[in-house]
Amino acid sequence: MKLGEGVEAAIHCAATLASVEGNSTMPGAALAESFGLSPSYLLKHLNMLTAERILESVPGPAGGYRLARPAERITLLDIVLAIEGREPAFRCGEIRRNGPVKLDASAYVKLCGINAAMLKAERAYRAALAETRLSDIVADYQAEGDPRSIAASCAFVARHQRPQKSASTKQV
Amino acid sequence: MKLGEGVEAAIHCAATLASVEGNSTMPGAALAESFGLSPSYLLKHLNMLTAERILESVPGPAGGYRLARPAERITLLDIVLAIEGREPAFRCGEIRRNGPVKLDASAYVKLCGINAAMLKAERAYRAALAETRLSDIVADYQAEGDPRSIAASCAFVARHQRPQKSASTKQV
DNA sequence: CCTATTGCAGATAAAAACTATCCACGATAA
DNA sequence: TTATCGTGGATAGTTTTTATCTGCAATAGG
Ligand code: FES
Ligand code: FES
Repeated sequence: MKLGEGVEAAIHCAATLASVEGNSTMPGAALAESFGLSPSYLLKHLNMLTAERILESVPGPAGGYRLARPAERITLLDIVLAIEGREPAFRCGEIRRNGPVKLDASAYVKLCGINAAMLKAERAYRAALAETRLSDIVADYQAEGDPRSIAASCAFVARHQRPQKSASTKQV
Repeated sequence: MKLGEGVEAAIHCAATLASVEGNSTMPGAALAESFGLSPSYLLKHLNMLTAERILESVPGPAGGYRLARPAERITLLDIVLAIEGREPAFRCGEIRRNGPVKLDASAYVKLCGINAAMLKAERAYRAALAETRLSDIVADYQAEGDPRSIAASCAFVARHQRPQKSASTKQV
């Protein structure tokens, strides 16, 4: 059981984007630099977030990424599922049917108890992720993070965020 | 996030072994046949269970595997950790330190909030697995499984289990 | 219109993990 | 003594993950 390291990158990027003002954007290259990641590869992950309507992208110079909705309505589960896919970690191969004794398919209508138990555990996992919002992560960091780190983050965001002229003129 | 398919095999095998009587054993080849699995590869997984003291192995003819302790004291978490390893699924690479702004190590004494949230979710996952015992799986199967399937399983166990002469003469 | 910047899609490939097989060995029941 | 079984290591095929590169479309600014 392993999560790709793209998950860590995606959540950190989303948290960073939560700090940009209004409808401004931040280029993917800046996000990659912010965490010392490979720009080319990070774009793959940002793209998955865009495909799942967690981020929005703006092309052209002065373009980049921003959150598609307020950080209060983005959970860690949203991000993890966008990156890792929606399929459960435990995938039942129905090996109970593969034995030497061949039974009719009607003997397997009920879900295998092992499968059920594993899926139940996974529901607990997802529930825990679903109750943590991106805004909680950011608020916690602002409240308890190291002051030097916070200052550096704010400076980085201020330096790389780019205001958009068109669009909805979201309130700050 | 994905679990190896060995987990499904390992739990099914453990559940089968929970049905052998007393201190009898069942050969790995029989377990592999019981689920249509590759014998060579299944042995690798059974070995991991043995290494974690979940199974016991008996060499020689009439040898095989049996549970190392009663099914009431084996949880799904025990088996999953034995197969997948004890490390958490989310492994923080401390990418927060890799940005262009270099800060002293003292700025990172506090656990990253993202890491904390992911680990909390994983604790929920493990807790759910820990509260399901192997005996629960077996009892549920005996109570609600398809009668034909149960009969086939019992016949298979009866045909392949092998009584041991020495050892503790556990009560049935 | 022209150019520079940015996101996007696809091909490609290196690296790691997972799956699977085989064989030589030691243990042991019969 | 022999046949059966688990153990450990070596090996290899397959899949997944990670990473890079290229060409293309969109667009702000001049
Ligand atoms: S057959 Fe897949 S978990 Fe039982
Ligand atoms: S640095 Fe690893 S989760 Fe934040």
